[in-house]
Amino acid sequence: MVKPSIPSDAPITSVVENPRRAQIRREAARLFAERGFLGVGVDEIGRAVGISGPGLYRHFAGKDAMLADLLIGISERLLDQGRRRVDAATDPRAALESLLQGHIDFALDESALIVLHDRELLNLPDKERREVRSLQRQYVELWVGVAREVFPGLGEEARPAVHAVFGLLNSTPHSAAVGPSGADHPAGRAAMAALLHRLALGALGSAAQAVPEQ
Amino acid sequence: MVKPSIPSDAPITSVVENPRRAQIRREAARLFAERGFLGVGVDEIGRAVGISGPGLYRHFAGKDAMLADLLIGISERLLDQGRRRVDAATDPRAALESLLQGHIDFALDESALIVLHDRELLNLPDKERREVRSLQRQYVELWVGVAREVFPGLGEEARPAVHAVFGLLNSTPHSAAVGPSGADHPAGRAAMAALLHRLALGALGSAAQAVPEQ
DNA sequence: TGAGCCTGTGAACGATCGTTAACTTATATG
DNA sequence: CATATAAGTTAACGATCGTTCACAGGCTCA
Repeated sequence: MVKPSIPSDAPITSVVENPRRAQIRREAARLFAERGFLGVGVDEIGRAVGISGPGLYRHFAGKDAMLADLLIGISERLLDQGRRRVDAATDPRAALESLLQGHIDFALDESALIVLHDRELLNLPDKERREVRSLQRQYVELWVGVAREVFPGLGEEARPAVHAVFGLLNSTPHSAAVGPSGADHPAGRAAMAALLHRLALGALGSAAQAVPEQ
Repeated sequence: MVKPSIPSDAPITSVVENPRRAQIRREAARLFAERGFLGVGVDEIGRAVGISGPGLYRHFAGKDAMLADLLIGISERLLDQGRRRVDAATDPRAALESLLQGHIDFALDESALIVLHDRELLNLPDKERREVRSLQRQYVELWVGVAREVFPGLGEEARPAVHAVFGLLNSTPHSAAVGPSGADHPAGRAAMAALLHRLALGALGSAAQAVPEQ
């Protein structure tokens, strides 16, 4: 007996990942990022992976399930790697640097997912949206804790400052690249990563400056 | 004879603005920001302004025309006020401060339009999308010129840095507010504006620092 | 008063979309 | 070899959506 493949369950639970599922994920992410979740039909996603529209239902429970899979996946990956990086760091400053590098790598290498991550949340069913929001909140709190250690001057402003830094880092997809051949080119990518690193650190440092009484 | 009101033309050309059009614009912006352009039906927009769905076609040529009106309007307002501020400034530093204040006011007071501004561009017809892109590019170049004057250390990185600062400033809608009662409260608003101001200046200043040879 | 818009209505249209159903083929298992 | 399942296909469904149409009341102006 072969193991069943009811698409309703087993989103990421299977130990060895179905290559077709991965392919659908990749193409769906690209299409959703290009034209929006509601702007892409299932027939088009199917065509992108070489099958018909209804054929997708052998791998996902529905179109919503594809989006949920993408958004939950990226939120989990961000939080997991963030926690691992903070745990591995020897001091708060190193933790912040590592968080920055991890997030920048994400923004540069998986720009489609970064776009979806804060643009398509409203197209999720309630249950999945709550789950993604919870993961995002934990990720923000991870950053806020580290930022407060590195910049003791940060008070109530830590959380909105971290949000703003996310906006800065996630702006990469909309941004023109720096360097010789764009963000895809190795040199351009490295220059963009270094620039984002400096921008974010500079912003957080300035946020920590004391502000006169109002 | 009363002046004709064919909705196909005369989007903003009339000297005195039709109050119904303004009402539709306001509610459509709110709904589009909440659930996305494709996630809102014309019947719902009509209900929000107290008329029926097809009744909207007496004021706009179609749903696309509503979005185009909103996006072109905000792009023009940003560019116009930016140019006026730069012209009125006595030195580059004052110009940058004024640009910052203007953009921050926009982000805080018209968060719905800011959201649409970089989320719904892909839902515009080609002609209008090109127009908005052109206005956005001119606005970016205005900032890039001022930023380069204030921070002579900025080279090629000026443009992506400005893009990143826009991402930072425009993140306000997704962000938790700072201060006693949220971004709507006067004190919370002022604190948020001051924080965004410091964050943006800090980021640009750090971008201008020389980076070691790679 | 009467003619002509302006602004609204409800009904109906064609198109598109997500999803389901019925069926086919290939593969791996007992 | 027989059989169950995985993974496709096409056709068809119900719903929704943007838009158009025919019509009606109210306001302005000659």
